[in-house]
Amino acid sequence: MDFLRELRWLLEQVPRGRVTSFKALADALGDGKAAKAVYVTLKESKLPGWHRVTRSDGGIPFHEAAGTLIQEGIRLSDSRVVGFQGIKFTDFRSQRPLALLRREQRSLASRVVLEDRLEKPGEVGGFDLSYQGNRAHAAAVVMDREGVEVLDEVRLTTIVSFPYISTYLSYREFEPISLCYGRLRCRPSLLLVDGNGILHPARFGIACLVGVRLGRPTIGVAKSLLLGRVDSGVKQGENSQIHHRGRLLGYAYRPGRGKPIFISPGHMISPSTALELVKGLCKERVPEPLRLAHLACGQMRRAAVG
DNA sequence: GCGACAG
DNA sequence: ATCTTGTCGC
Repeated sequence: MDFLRELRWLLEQVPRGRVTSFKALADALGDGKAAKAVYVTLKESKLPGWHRVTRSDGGIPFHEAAGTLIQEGIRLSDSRVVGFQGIKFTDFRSQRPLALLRREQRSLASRVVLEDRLEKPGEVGGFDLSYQGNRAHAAAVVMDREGVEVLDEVRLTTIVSFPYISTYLSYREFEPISLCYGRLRCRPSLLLVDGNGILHPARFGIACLVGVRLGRPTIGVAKSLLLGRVDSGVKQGENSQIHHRGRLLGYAYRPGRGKPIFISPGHMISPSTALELVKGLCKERVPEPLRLAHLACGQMRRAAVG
């Protein structure tokens, strides 16, 4: 989905003399959770009609918009639209593209294999990204199964067009990850991705997409909990199950004294095997291939700045 | 029924 | 994820 194009299309529908809100635009895109992404996008690229977008209470988010709004006959009082409810436009024509993406996730989720299809004990690849606006610095680090020796590494920079929206992360980060994977000299037999696998409302987080699209065993490792409930008080070095709607979706694992990480299968691996493999790779809080990929991304970004 | 929500 | 200084601790 082309996020900018969809947003441009919706903004064209707001008539002169009317306004709409970030939330209303997000709803029209198919998911109200995208309201912040709409805000960030409009803040960075002022599409035609950007000045007609307000907060949910009619507040003006961009001070520069006030003059144009008044010219269009909209009355403002204390940086808020007077009679907001009356002139608020919500009657959008839209295919609701985010709802389509959610449907796609639910459909692809049926292809996820939750049994161990791990080939020979081979290499493990970690993938991570860091950003400068819509510039994504991506890195892949391949190590041995114990996370001791680096066997291969790839770094690249690309432009991403899809914003960060919780539960749609894969539509932002899959392409850079896929590009990294394609440039590796030796293909790892197991992939680690920053984010969730089946620990996702559609049971299809980014680790699942990476696994299914690349046809490789994949595990998702997240640093904060997206959904589900964890038994409170996980002791260090130990783990506890994460259930959601009666299903075991992953584990919370506390490598040290700090916060836990959240492990879930992406593809071709069982929850328990995913947990054990990640445990074996955790020298620090995050498994080594992911930690080194994270460091590589940070270096790239700093090098691009200075 | 409503809110929360990976990077 | 990013914006950011010094500071506490192993």
